[in-house]
Amino acid sequence: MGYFPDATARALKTNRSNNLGVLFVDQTQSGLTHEYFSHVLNSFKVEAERLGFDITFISRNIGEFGMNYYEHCKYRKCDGVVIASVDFNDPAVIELVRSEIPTVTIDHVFDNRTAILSDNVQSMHDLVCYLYERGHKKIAFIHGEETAVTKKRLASFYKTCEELGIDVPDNYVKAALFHDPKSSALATRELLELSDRPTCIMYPDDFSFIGGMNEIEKQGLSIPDDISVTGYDGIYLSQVLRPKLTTWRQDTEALGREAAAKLIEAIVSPKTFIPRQVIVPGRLLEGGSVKAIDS
Amino acid sequence: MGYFPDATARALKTNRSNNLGVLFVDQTQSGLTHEYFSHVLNSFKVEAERLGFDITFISRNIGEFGMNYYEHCKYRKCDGVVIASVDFNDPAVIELVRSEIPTVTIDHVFDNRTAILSDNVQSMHDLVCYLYERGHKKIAFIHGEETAVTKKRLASFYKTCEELGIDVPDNYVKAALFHDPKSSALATRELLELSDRPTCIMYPDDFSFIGGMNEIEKQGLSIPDDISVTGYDGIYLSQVLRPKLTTWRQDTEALGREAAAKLIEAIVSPKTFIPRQVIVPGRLLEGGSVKAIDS
DNA sequence: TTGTATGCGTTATCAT
DNA sequence: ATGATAACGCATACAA
Repeated sequence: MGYFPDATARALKTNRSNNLGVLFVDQTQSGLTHEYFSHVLNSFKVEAERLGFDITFISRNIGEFGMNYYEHCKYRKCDGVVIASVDFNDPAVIELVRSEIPTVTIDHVFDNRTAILSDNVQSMHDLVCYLYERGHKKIAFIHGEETAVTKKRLASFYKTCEELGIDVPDNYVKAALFHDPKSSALATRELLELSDRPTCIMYPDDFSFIGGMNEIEKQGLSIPDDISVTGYDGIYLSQVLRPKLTTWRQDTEALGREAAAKLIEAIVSPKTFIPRQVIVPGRLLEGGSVKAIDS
Repeated sequence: MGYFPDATARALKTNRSNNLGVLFVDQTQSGLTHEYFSHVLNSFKVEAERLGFDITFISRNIGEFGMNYYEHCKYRKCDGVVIASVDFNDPAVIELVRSEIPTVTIDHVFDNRTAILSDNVQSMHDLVCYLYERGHKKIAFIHGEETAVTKKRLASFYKTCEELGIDVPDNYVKAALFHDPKSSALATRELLELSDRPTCIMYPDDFSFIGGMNEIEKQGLSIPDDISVTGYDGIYLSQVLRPKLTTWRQDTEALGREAAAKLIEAIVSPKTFIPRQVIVPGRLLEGGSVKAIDS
């Protein structure tokens, strides 16, 4: 054809924009600076572009009109949206997921919608078993906010401990926030002040662990001689610390790629597409932050 | 008005999309996972959204048609484009910059176009002076690839050394790559093998320094007792290492915000807008990676 | 097969 | 002022 394509005119005509929305917002407006999510997003972007789709960020209150997420997607005629790192209880998010726009969520399952999930059950099982094999029976767990991810990890933590005959006192389980070193520092202090101190602390993620690390150092303790620790995510940072952090590597590349592939499949084959949940395996990354102890 | 706005129809009619293009590509397809740039981009995104603009990623080869950057922008009717972390010698980039589409570049200046620049001259001056004050006179510099940024840093490095009466042997200056621990590791090894070894090594960025750190450890040397080091960027990682890395903090928040503000100003006020270069100051972040030595 | 007219949703223009 | 209408660029449906 002898003309230069114009996406707006084409979208107007066909009702297809070849544009995917990306809803990546966390509380602190730092979605993109979150290493785990920026890796997932990068992978999503690469795969989407390979399949001929552009990417637009979705947010609320764009310009003159105050729009919610769903309206913003309609405004931009997004063919589909990937949702991650948001408050999944937000009514605006739920409205979007329940709408006619295809969505894929990451790390959260909505009824009968497609979700890409990191294996939060297997991960906690493997980590706890790893600790148990090294003689740890007093294991504390600092978890993130009450999300679906946290619920799965907590359940898997308790279940695995039970299977191994490990007793978990209530005060060994502390609530903190994901990606927030401060709250993990606080929880760490409380754990260290216990009369019957744990021999190992599991953190909600590698980034949060930094808060715990600082607290542990401040108390004059050393890792792993005085206390063992594990992280979660396997971000670059975790492998650069000394000692290296023993953690769980989430396959961010696969998470993003799968999300893009499934979303686009839902868009181009709406009739044959079956919503499903894809579980992406990860693997334990052994560092030097867990000491083998005599039991 | 009684209808729901449709961006495609509006853009078709007005030739304004309220959409900004983002061209962020590095060699390794890892634009978003680059901590420095992901922070700049996040800040850009926040400011753009505040001013009512959406963001779309620009890349080549979208879908069926093979488009270059300029064509992709036209295809999406981007009102303007921010360009960073690319090969600024790429003809496709130059074509875009020379086009009628308003652009803002980060860390590179094109003739008579707007650019947002981190202060690469001041930074090297301050870092070298800091080292000099601590007795260092044998300072090696591992620099990134031959970009405008590198040229400025190199010139400032040589100039400051000259002013301070520091002699810089040619083999104290090594070429490596930005954001690439491997090449910095190699350069580090070469420096450590010199008969007249430097007392301090300056790295192209904090991330690359990790490669150097591993090499230094491998040789059984310790930082800062056996050798001092400085980084560049001031990413989170640098402040979590032990010892903390002495580095230069680039104000990513301001860089992104300024880029969005200037780009949007160029779009909404094309008649009164004057292209200019904005220099964003940074600051030295003192860590513990530089030892004071007797001279 | 090749060509031509219609309409997608919006805004701008023009007539009232 | 207010309201009807054409045009933006493309795809599609229909006519030749």
